[in-house]
Amino acid sequence: MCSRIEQCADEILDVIPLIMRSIRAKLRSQHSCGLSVPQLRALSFAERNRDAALADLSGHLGLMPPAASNLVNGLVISGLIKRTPNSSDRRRIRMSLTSTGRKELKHARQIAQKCLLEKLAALTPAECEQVSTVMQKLRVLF
Amino acid sequence: MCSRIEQCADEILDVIPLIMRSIRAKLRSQHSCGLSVPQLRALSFAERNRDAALADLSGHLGLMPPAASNLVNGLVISGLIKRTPNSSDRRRIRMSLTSTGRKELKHARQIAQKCLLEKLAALTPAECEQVSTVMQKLRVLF
DNA sequence: TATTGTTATACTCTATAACTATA
DNA sequence: TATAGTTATAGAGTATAACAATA
Repeated sequence: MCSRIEQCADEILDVIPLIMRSIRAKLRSQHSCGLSVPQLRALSFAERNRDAALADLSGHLGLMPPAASNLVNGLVISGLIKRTPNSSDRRRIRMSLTSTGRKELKHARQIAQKCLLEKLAALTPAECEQVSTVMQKLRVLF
Repeated sequence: MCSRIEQCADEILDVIPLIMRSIRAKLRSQHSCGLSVPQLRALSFAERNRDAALADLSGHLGLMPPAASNLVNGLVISGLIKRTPNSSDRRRIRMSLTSTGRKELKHARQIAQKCLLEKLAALTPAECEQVSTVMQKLRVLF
């Protein structure tokens, strides 16, 4: 019997969707920014990984290729991402942010951050540090 | 300048979707269990709150009433929830789990928990405790 | 033939707006 | 008139399966 770890699992199952919802709602409520969480993450990835291929994004986001393709397609249509064939292997694509994309990404990040900061402001610096530590550990696990 | 708290926000924005995806994928991959995360949460809520009204669920999940209504409707169609009008105020509904619903809930919970346990197994008891503490704090904030 | 990505199809999740039934 | 819930509509997120283009 290992109740601590099971309790921990239950708590994660309870709390994670709550936080997701909060972030999503905030992104949507700011009408100047129409980005969803996956879109925000895709832009973030494209910014950090110059001329990334679709498979890279797909792997990073944990999506099946068609889902990633749709996601990118939406961003291309919105003018936030440029998608060009890779000249050395024309099966691959290369994604890069447009200048609008960069602006929108920055804006969306600020909104998401603001939402989180409002909540986290209630924490003491030590608690905040603890949250940070835990997030880093969880990132490694997932 | 408050970089610790901002870093913390960034980490949350990065890690929370990862965990969500992991749970979702696990629930979907087990073909014996067709529940989504919101469905699992709705069943959980209905189990804990006998004869709950739609507005209660809606509030708990942070959904608009139509979204909650659809969610419940799907569960009723799947035979997991019973939805009856409240006799004292016929505008309200009363939701309760069917016996199938109880079984499915238990099963889905086990699957989700198993997914998390596999990951959390890499943590020491102290780390696990720390994760637990942080989740409890975040639950209060969100 | 194997790989990269897209299209086709089908769900669920979620919102807003308009509606129905009851109080 | 106000409240509880549903229906209508729409768009995003996600999957699997089938396909096209390139290597």
